[in-house]
Amino acid sequence: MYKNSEFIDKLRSSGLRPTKQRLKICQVLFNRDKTFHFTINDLAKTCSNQLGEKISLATIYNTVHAFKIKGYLKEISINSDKSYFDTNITDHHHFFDEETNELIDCGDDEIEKVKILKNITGKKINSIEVLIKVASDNQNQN
Amino acid sequence: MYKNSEFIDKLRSSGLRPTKQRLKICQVLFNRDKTFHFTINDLAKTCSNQLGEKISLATIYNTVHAFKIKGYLKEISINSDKSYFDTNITDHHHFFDEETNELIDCGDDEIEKVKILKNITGKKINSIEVLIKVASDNQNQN
DNA sequence: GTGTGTGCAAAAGGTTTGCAAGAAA
DNA sequence: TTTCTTGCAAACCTTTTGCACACAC
Repeated sequence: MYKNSEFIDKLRSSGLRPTKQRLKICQVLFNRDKTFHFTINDLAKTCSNQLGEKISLATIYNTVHAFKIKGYLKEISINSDKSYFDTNITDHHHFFDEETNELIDCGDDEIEKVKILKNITGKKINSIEVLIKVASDNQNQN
Repeated sequence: MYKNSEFIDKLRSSGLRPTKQRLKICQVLFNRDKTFHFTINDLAKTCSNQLGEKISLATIYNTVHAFKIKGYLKEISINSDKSYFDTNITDHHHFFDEETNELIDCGDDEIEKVKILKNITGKKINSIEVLIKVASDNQNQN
């Protein structure tokens, strides 16, 4: 359970003014036990419901983008439908349920560390992401 | 070097009528030595250039979607900007150059097989995709 | 001739942007 | 008072859809 003052500090230290909207977004994102996987729409709805008034989509996009740059959020590559974000910023991978569109964090117990044998690009590796897509046995894939 | 008659057979055997547009798309996609990574726009431009006349975007989307279902193409999850496709339909992974937006196939020599230790979802694993994002050392990330 | 495919234009998502009004410093 | 932030609406881009016409069989 975080206090608002902690979020105010967090925002200030990132050079972001602690506005009512940003504080609400902080609470929704970070004031929880488990990792939160969300789309922009999920976040907008949750914020607006809890706040009792709408936070503009522009503000949500703006804030999420800022949080991503500051390293408070990770963006996850799943498909081109929409962007998914994750409040778990540690190195980890994901299961993606193609039937429910649900995203599940994958811990060290579930997947062996990925070993790159040769980096043919000659450039620095910024990230290694593994996405494991799952569905029921008898799903009609397309 | 494929002949048009081979593409005609390929299309027919998939229940797709061999139209002028689809044959051109086949040539652009499959009449090459190396794997082709592309977006819908890339494909539309290349086809139109080679054909000397425009193929409608609707037709390109339509055909790419059909080819994906038939298993002639794979879709790759990179980000939500746009969809990327791959003519290499074997199991393999990718390097993605964040500076040039270039996608590079990753062979068995470059990455060790990914081991799933525990499938906590209880569902069937449809695919395991690894995406290795790279950029120059001194790149300004955001 | 029948059924499928094409292409246009319109519509539909998700995301970004410009700008005026409002809030924080 | 200066600067940053918000929110609306419009713009943008990718993708999908409806429908009339054209083509494959």
